[in-house]
Amino acid sequence: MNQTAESSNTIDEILEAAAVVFSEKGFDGARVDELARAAGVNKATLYYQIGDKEALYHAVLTRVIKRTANDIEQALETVSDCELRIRAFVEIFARNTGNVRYAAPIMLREVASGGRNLPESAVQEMGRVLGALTDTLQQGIEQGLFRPVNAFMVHMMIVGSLTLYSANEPIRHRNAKHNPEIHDPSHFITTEEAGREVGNLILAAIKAQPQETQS
Amino acid sequence: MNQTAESSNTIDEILEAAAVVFSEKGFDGARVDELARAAGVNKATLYYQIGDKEALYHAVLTRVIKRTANDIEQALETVSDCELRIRAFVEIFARNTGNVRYAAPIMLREVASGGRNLPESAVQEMGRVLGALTDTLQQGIEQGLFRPVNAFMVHMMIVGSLTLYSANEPIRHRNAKHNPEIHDPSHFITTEEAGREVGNLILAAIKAQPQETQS
Amino acid sequence: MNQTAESSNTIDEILEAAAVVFSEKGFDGARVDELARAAGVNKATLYYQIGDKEALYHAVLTRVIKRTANDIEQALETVSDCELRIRAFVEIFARNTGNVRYAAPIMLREVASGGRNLPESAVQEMGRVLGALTDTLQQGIEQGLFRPVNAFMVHMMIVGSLTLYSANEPIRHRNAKHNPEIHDPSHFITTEEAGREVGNLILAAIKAQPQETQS
Amino acid sequence: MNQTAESSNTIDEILEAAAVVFSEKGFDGARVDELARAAGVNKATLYYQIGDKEALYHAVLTRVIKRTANDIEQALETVSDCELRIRAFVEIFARNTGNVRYAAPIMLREVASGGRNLPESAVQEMGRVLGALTDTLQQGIEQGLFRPVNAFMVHMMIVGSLTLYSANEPIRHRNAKHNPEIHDPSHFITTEEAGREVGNLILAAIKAQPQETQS
DNA sequence: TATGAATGAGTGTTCATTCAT
DNA sequence: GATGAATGAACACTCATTCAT
Repeated sequence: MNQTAESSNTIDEILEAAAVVFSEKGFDGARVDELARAAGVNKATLYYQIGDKEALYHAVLTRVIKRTANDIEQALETVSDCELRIRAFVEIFARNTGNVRYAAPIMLREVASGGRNLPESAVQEMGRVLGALTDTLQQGIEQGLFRPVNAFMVHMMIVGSLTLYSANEPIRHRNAKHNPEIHDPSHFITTEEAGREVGNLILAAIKAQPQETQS
Repeated sequence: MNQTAESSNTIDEILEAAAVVFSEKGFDGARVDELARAAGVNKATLYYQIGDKEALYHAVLTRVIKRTANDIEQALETVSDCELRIRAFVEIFARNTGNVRYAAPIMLREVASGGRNLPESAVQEMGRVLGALTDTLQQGIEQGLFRPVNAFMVHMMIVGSLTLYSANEPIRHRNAKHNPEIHDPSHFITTEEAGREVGNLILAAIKAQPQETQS
Repeated sequence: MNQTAESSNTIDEILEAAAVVFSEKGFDGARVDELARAAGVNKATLYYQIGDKEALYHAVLTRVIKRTANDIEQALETVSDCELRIRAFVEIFARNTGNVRYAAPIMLREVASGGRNLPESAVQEMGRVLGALTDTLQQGIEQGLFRPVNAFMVHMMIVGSLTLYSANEPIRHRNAKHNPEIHDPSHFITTEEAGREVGNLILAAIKAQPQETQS
Repeated sequence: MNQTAESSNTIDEILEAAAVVFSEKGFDGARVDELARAAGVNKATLYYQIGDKEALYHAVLTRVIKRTANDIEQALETVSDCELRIRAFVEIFARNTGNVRYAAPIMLREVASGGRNLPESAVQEMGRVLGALTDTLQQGIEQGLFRPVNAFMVHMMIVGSLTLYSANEPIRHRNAKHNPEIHDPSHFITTEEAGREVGNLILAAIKAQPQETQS
């Protein structure tokens, strides 16, 4: 009966498993055998259901990006205050990046490769995310709440710091293991906590100084 | 006679060429044939001179990181003012990332892979970079110049934003070509200019508000 | 009700479609998917109805050979004059080869493969065809109408020339397209017309010279 | 020293071995592993020296055709009498087909496939063979030695009969083994002897009747 | 009877590495 | 020291066949 639900579930499981493998090994490092094994299906089934390695990667990539874009857009829908919108943006992005373990590595590799495998649709999706932030910043500037800042650079700071922090995790832990004497707890907050830090820093950076009126 | 100089020169040329290829294709995507061709040497010569693919990659990676660490340490040597030190840090990092085209993609991929190929020596090198920033921030905080901030997160914001911005370039240009109607010049500043923006934003974020007359 | 008629019809359609595919691609070049698609049935249905690829090929091959053998035997039944029998033989063979497009390629490939897939029954069938010609020639020789010739070689000449000519068609047309300046209309007669030419040549070759008695 | 001679020898050995395998199995039936094993080289070496399966097949095909064309042209160079030229043509073709075991199956399969893999150069080569015969026939007709015949059909008869006879061999032997009671020695002459038979038959078919005292 | 889905066993091709010179 | 040639071990992908429904 629920053939559709069932099979889209199968495909979804394949994509979920593939996302993990691709995030760990990258496109070229991932083996199709491994992708199939991780998904618990026969290699030929993978080809039958989705197509070749590239098609699988495209599907994974699009899915990751679309999910983040959707979450952010949805979260911002009900918030109108500019500062809260910024906080919401950073919070959702951080939560997504923290929870969906594979998102950050996949995105970093994709950027590193010059977006070689980035389908146009995915770029559009990313544009939605950027647009949400840019619009909010613009609005805040017009309302005199924010200083005039380069919105794109603010975007880079939020996305770059949180993606890097999240993907960094294995290196940080390895480092802590090798150099336990210099263990710094601030290196081991969750990505969500990191999001709050970043949110605070970004707002401190962009908020107009109220004291300007103090004479 | 100057055999040594000559061959170290050759080795340097090989590493430089290999860095470009690795940055474009990643470790798994790069082909040894291609690496040899790019370096203008026979494949077997490459093995004779440097060793296998992994050894070549390690050499490239260490070289990239060491160069950045050296440049930053050197630049900070003569600066003592905390704010100027922050500016110098960001500026040097941005200049390096902007000029050495292959640095950002290589670092992003390395982080994405969980530092799988990061030799301990390289991690130490990165620690030096982080240490330089952390110390400066700590000092500024103690001097009442900076608010108490999470130094590691500030580091992530600087490094993340600039690395991402630099590596982003091909995607930004592709996007501009496909959607010329929404061309935004702020997406196309140089990495050095981006560094200044980031420097300003970071300082705005961390500087203590002098007028807050804490009584 | 007419289940049998219907399914034998279906099987016949499958065999007809498969013959075309096999003639174009050969046994190893044909894909079961393609054979099923060409027949308009599901792949699993094909297995259910006929069996595996080899069984399908056997069925196709036997059918092709049997048809030719039947046609020739039937045509010769009512002809007793030796010369006319030779003409009938060539004519029927040419007509069959010309009309049943897939016959020639299938036979050529089968011969080329050393008859690897030729079932004994099919060989017997071919023996009937050869026998019909051989008997006629023998009879003609005994009647002083034909010179004593190697019957098998005459058979090769008839079958070889017409099969080759028919299967040749795509090459001839391609050649004509690439070298239109040397277009020779004698390369583009129908296989039936070719049969008449071959019939004339063969008879000229084997007929006893009546003038031997002149002197 | 004789690097060239040596390596062209290696390639030649590969081509010779591949010709045998392709003639037995056809393009699709031949396995690259098998081709390499037959040539006594590693599979990767085969790719290094020649290229992929298709390139190998092209090389084999061109070589086979060129050899026959060369032999025939060379043999006809010194013969001017029309009848002798016809005999020479048939004899050389038969000898080639008989000695070079793989030639006939390869050609039959190629024709069967519609010349799908026949490079233009090979078609030209075949044109030379056909041209040699056609010119001789035309000349003989003009000299009143031959009846006006369809030269292309004569060509088909010669080439078709001998190719078929040669490729037929396994089937004939198998048949003889299964039906020893009807063993006919005329089925087991050499291809060269078959060539003489065909030569006689063809000449008998095309020679003008001298006694027809055309007044 | 019919079929979408699944799969074990290949299949052509590539690759990092080594060797002979 | 340098290089054309060689190769074992993968690798992405396909195919004939079967299975569950």
